[in-house]
Amino acid sequence: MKQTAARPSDPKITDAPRAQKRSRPVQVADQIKRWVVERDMQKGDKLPNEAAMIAEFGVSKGTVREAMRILEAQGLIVTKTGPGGGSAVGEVSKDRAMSLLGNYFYFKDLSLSDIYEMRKLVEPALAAGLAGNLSDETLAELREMAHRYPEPAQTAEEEKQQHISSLAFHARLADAAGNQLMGFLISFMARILSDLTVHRRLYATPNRELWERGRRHQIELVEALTLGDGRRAHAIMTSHMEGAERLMNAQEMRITREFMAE
Amino acid sequence: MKQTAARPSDPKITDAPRAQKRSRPVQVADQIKRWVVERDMQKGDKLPNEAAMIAEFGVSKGTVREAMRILEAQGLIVTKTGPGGGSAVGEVSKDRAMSLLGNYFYFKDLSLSDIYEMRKLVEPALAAGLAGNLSDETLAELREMAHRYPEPAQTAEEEKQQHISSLAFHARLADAAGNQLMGFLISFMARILSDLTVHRRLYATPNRELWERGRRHQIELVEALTLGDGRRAHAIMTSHMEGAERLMNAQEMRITREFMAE
DNA sequence: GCTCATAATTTATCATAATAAATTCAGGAT
DNA sequence: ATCCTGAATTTATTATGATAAATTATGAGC
Repeated sequence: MKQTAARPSDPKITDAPRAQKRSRPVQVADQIKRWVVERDMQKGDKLPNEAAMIAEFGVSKGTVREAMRILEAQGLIVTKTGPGGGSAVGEVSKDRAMSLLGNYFYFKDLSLSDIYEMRKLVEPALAAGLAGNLSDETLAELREMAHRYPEPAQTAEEEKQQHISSLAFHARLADAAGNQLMGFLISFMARILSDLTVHRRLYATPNRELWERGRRHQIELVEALTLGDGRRAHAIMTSHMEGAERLMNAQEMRITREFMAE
Repeated sequence: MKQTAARPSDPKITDAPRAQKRSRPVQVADQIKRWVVERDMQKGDKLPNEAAMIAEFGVSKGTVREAMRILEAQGLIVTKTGPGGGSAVGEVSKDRAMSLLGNYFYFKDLSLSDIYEMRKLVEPALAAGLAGNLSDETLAELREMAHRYPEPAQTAEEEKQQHISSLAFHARLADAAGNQLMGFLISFMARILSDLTVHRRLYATPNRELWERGRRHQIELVEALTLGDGRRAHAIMTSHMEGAERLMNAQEMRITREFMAE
């Protein structure tokens, strides 16, 4: 039965009362989405090839291609050439999702304090929830990350590396979260902060004390996580976030206005 | 000077070391994005028309169209026909952003408890931050929303309407947030919960007491917000979230596995 | 000055053909 | 038998041109 297909003649009637002027590629893309949902298709499952879709939907090649690009841009399909190729369902990757969400905030100029308000709320909760629930491998990994860079940075470039490394620590923690929503949010914030450009004030010396405290926090945090001390993990993370925020403010950092590279 | 343009001959060299096998439409789309950033283009600003882009990038019409579809799918441009038409930069709408992010979680089957863990953390913080900072209009609007539906629902359909209405209350609150990131997150969660299908257990009677408490919470919350009592707003919202979670669990709700209709 | 038909402009869709990329598979060398 | 090479095949990719649809601008008529 299908869905009476998208007859080129009157697509409005076929397509519910809503949406009068959606382009055909969009209609085709939507229909494919519905198709995927109805059949409960999973990550690798293959869609009909180009020729089959042209026949199925009764549209031209160009229209089908545009539809595929739409789905591809959203990260929902991947396409390959060659025998056995064609389009297949693909999970939206975290990177892709972050990039697409980043496009939204591009126009919203998010402030650092917005991000830190959020981090101070969520990161401690994550840490508390993770205490006692991490595998030995993960803990070892975190311990290694925390111990990297035993000395404060000498150059701006070095400082940026340390900054990114520190954020990678948080992203790693986020990946271990049972709560996918929380994990994504934290990774996203880490990503935004990683894209920052360091703008140290000329007269400001690198704040060695703040840096040292931050490093110590990470080490103590891993300890608390290992021991399963949720309350302590929460407290350390709270303190850590406050320190990180001060460090950023001291260096007058600004959020880079750019689209995230997928 | 432009960027030496994407010469059809060797796009790899022009396009940095990374990315060897990105399709031409994707390359064109990326270049347009860069263009927008470099020129700091704003919401209504117009892009060159199809013909100009064909000339500019030295690619075919089909390639340009596919590139436009990619950008359109991401919500970055809007396109119109006719004189004065063409493509223009367009802010990514909140709905679009939610829909795109929803695609990511489609494959992740988020649980209700994940969402409520997050809500319990963030919604009270939002409420506290909003206390005393809302305009009279917004407060009036919220008050109206809180007073709608003075009686418990009789039918499942009615109940669903009340559920959605209640979530709209939270979304409205989120819109008023100074923190865009927090506002988006809360709207997003409300959206997911709105898409739920009500699955009441057959033997379960609608829990009148829980419903009544929820309604009272909203009214008291608006009061606290009006008076600027942040601590009280925080407390009420915490309690409200706990109640809402219990209500959902009591009705055995499940998250609908579908793509959000943007 | 207003209305309405018409023209001009721009994207949207379609159709067709040629090109490029990836995979499979047959055949030959070792 | 196994490994390599290269042709055949499948599939997407790019290109071109023609026609349709939508929108705005123009101007004639009143």
